[in-house]
Amino acid sequence: MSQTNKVAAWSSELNLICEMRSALSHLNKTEKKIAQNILADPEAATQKSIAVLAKNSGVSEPSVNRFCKRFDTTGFPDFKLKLAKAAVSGIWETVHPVKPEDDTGKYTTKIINNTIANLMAFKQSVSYQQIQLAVDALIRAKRIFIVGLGGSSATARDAECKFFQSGLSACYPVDLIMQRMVASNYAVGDLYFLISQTGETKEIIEVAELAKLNNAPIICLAPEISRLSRLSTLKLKIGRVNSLDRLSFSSQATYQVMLDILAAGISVQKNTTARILNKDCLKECYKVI
Amino acid sequence: MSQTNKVAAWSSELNLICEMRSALSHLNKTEKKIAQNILADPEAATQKSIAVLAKNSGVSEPSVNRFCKRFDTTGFPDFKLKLAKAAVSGIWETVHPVKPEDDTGKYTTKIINNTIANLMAFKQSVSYQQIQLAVDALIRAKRIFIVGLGGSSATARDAECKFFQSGLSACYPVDLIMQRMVASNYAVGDLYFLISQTGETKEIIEVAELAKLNNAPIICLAPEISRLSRLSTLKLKIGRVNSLDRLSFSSQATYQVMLDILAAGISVQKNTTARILNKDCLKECYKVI
DNA sequence: CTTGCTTTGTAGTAAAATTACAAAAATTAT
DNA sequence: ATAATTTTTGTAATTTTACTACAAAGCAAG
Repeated sequence: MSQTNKVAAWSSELNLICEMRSALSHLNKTEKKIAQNILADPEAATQKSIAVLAKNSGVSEPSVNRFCKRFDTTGFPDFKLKLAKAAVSGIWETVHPVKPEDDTGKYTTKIINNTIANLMAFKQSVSYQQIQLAVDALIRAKRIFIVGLGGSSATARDAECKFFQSGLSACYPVDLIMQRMVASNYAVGDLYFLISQTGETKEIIEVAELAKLNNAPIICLAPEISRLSRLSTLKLKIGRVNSLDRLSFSSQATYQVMLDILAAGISVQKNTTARILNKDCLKECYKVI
Repeated sequence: MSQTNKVAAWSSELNLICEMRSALSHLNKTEKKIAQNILADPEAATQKSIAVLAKNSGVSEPSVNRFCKRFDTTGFPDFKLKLAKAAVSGIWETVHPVKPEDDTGKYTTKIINNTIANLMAFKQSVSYQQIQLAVDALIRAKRIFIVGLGGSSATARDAECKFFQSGLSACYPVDLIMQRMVASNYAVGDLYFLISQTGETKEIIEVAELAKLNNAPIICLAPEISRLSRLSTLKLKIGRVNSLDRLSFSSQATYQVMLDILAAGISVQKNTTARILNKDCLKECYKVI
């Protein structure tokens, strides 16, 4: 019983096939037999009865039934239903990285699927509270300075456009000297929005440190565990499905979606009743977590 | 019996929900009751037993069973399975506009879902051949000039980074005068890569026209039906689910994924046997379609 | 109005899934 | 090492669910 509850904790809103795969290592002998049998051909499994599936897996029917219930389903039919849903999207294939021998169709679908999978993981891991706080802070800021280097420079530019379109005063200084200037000349009401895929690039850390000297509020779009993240006031973390090589997919699309969300939040909030922020909210917003 | 066969002809590999909807007018009284009951909430229908569904629809159980079989299914459970699949893809078809009264959680999930929907549509509509041709052209080009304005400037910058990382000579001239200069000083081996969300912006059309004067190859990333598209040698069209307001989602993420795909294609192709392009392929690549 | 055809429902049947319980395996304590 | 306890797995019975055969009702044509 205790085990059952513990196992149930794996389940979530994520794709059932992904769940099964990630749970695979935690499963015992009987459960593993069932899981492998299903994963070998999920589509086919949806057509089988519990008796057939049990026989194929070399276990008893109730074992299959118990297996299903551990994955947050009411029973075998419900499990099959969720399995069918998961199988239809074809997203579980994402684990396969792009290989040199892939043809155009292969790598194209792989990259799209990887990106979708990443977005789904993002949907799961995203913190509404953080977004809310970021939106509040962005709206409240008199000036927003955005910095992103290398691959993130495009994202930074994108942020500038989107924030600007939402009616905010956003600026993305292009060169490094300007970035440093901006960071060291903090004035009350300024907000720094720093973007990095690694969160470890020397130059952006420098910018963050300069801003920090003035106790300036910093929002970062970076991996949760990184130096940049540690230096920031508010962290917009982005979960990743799997660490794949750069070829197989880029996390930038997810970053961009985060910017879309912030832009939407800003517009929504500005158009509705002008939210009056109380001190506690602001303190929460600007405090180093 | 004859009726049964005739009705069976409606069925196809298409979405079951679409089938039901289009069949609605051809259905008789009892069938219509069932169909309407299911269509009212397909997702919910997948959770019901045949008894519940029959009762809710005000018909008998065998009627429901017969109804299912008319839609090319082996019976009720199979029908539910296919319905569940259809309902999943249904999520992708229906885009959810962001509304002013949405709270953080609502607009966040909506935007992510919309973006996923767009990517799914993209996956279906994407032409591998076009990608192949684009990759070939990009690899072959001596210099690649990328132009994007406004919201697409970030995408242009992204393209510059990605192509460069793949070992190509890519350049994104930032200001308009530079862009015009670049476009009018075409040399053999140059390639123009133009990005626009609308495909109608005056300034980018101008760039395209300047390039066209020199018979320069132009790849565009723009809506299929647009002036820019018409001026281009090779069109990388991106399908959209639905035209939504700017707030609800941006198509930029999809554009970025397209760039990821091209970058992957370039890397894959360069690392494997150096593909020797024959004249026909090039002609195909550069000819105005 | 009646004959033949189609459609719908009732009742019984078959199949599938679930539960209760007992046997087996594994773990812990003595 | 072995007995006791816990956990896991399977057997058998029960319940639920779906399906089939057949009969009744509705409808159209003669």
